[in-house]
Amino acid sequence: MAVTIKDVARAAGVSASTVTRALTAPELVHPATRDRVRQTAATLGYHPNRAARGLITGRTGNLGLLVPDLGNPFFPSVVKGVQARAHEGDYAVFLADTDEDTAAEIGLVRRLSKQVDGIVLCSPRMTDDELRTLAADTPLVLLNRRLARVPSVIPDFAEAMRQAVSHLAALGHRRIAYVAGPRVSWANRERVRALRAAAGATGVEVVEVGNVMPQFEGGVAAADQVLAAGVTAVIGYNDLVALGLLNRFTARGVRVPGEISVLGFDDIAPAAMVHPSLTTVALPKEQAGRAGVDLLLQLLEQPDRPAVRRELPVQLMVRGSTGPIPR
Amino acid sequence: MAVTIKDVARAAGVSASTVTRALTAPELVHPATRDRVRQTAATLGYHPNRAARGLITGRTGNLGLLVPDLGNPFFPSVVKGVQARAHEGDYAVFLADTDEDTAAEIGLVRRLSKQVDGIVLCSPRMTDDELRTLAADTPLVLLNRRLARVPSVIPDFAEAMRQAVSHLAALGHRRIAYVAGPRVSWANRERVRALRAAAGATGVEVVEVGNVMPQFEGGVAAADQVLAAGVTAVIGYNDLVALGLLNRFTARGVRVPGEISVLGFDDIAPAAMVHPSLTTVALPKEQAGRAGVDLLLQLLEQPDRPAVRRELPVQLMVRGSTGPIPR
DNA sequence: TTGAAAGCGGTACCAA
DNA sequence: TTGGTACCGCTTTCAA
Repeated sequence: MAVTIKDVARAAGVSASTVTRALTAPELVHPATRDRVRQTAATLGYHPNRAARGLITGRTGNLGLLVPDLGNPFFPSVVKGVQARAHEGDYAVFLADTDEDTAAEIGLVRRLSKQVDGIVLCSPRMTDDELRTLAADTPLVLLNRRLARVPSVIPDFAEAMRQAVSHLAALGHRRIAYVAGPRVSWANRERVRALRAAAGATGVEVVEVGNVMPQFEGGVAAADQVLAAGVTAVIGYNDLVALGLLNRFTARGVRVPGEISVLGFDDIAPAAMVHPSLTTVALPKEQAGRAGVDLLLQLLEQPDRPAVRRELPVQLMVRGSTGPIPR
Repeated sequence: MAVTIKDVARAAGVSASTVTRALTAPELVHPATRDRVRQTAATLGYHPNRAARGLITGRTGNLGLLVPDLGNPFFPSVVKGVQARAHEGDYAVFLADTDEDTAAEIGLVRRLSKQVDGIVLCSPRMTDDELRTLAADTPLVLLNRRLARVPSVIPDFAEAMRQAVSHLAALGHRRIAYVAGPRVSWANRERVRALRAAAGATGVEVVEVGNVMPQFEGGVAAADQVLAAGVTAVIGYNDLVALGLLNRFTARGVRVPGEISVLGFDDIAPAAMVHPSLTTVALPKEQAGRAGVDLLLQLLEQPDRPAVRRELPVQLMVRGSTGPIPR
């Protein structure tokens, strides 16, 4: 059986209340008592039961984290950031993978909400209304999704697209394709919008292909349509899609970037592992995770503060998959 | 404020005890009462607070999961398996990434143990003694690690190496390199042992290079030593290392498999994304996660049953990175 | 078949 | 500065 506060109290010859104080409000107890209690607790290997504590304080010391698909390396990076920051604040993390399933998402939030102080929702697929309903019950922070009156962390999509399109335009491309991700993805809609703006500003023509799943296979499936569209460059919804395009082009003997340039988003690890390596716009991942926890902890401290929206910087990583237009 | 059992009791005109029974032991309450209570609970959106329940039942309904590095796609796959099986059993999962840090590993187990019913330890780096100490306090299941009297799930390493070496031998390779992973990795020691056995049986000579970190960069770093060793094939500790080798070979203009064959372990997603694609021995990942939870739940049911050890099958995936010896 | 009361491991408040 | 007591939300006797 685990050692409880009573065991410590008995061993130290004090009451349970004093043990609590010695551990959580040291200034309220006599130094000698405090030291004795702490010493005893350490010897016995006492660690307070957070669940029991949470019952009365209303704080569990746990955070929830939902991601759509751990199979996409983007999300493990976010998870790492969340974990790192959470542990610094002495929080533990409940993680759930929703498998891109909206219903599962809602159920998991409900399920988790009792056991955690707040939840970081990464790239949620549910509707704005559903989100708002949940946010009314549980402290929520959104990653890669914007919603009025809910704290959120988002990459600077507009800037990301500007960098991508400017790069291609500078290489001489005038007609490019965009392989779209899931229609329910807020990030996809944002990217489309930003792309149109950036393309308009640079006089580049855009052909949309898709929608596809935000996975390698989605890119593979879209590749032939892209080739048929008569473009000299293609931007994938994310790196996985771009890697799928790259793979299919190579398999068909289409030279990259000799005949077509390929560009992705995210900068996941495999982007640097392939040959040619993938030019991509690096989105903050660990950093976004950390920022999400920051906002959540703020929200827990001051529930009534107006919701903060944090926009994080992005950076184009020029690698081997983009080059001058074929001539 | 969340709805509690009292709210339901009041709304349904019964006592809290009856609500509990209606929900957890339906046969003990009158069908009419049961239905009314359940209906009320549903309307109010009542979900029992698992922490409070755990306080009295000793069961939290939570499982812990520790992995060394979510950045290696192998582990997210395992996580998916664990989650899937856990949710089927109505358990939630606490995940922690230890960043390959032994001290963090131990601390996290201690930290988690109060909040969960049991812990799945994936590829733990700590020593046998440390493991055994923890296992005495907390129900533990090991993945990719074997330890007497502790339930464990491991891939059939011996068979994996046999398949790998036989494949290379059949292609004519007689002198191959092995790029070793971390010295503290049990899996690495097992692979070395299995490799020696398999090599001895087939008359293949093995050169060991390393140890390196089990990452892409480790493979990149080892590649030149491998070339200098005068071998015609190389087996990486895992796919990330093999991908690093592949990348560096390609960058140096060394043709794969024309001049050297490359083989990995794990079958992570990026192995199929590169060109040439990576020949690898597929280890069970989701399946291992599921099996781990199975064993843990068994252990919770029958704590005194002798520890089960489950060995899972493996399969060589022949792809583009291995071929006949150069001539 | 149901309700009252006790208690799981803590913390917070009040009184001493 | 300390101890006693009530209570967080829930389950489990025990009696009715």
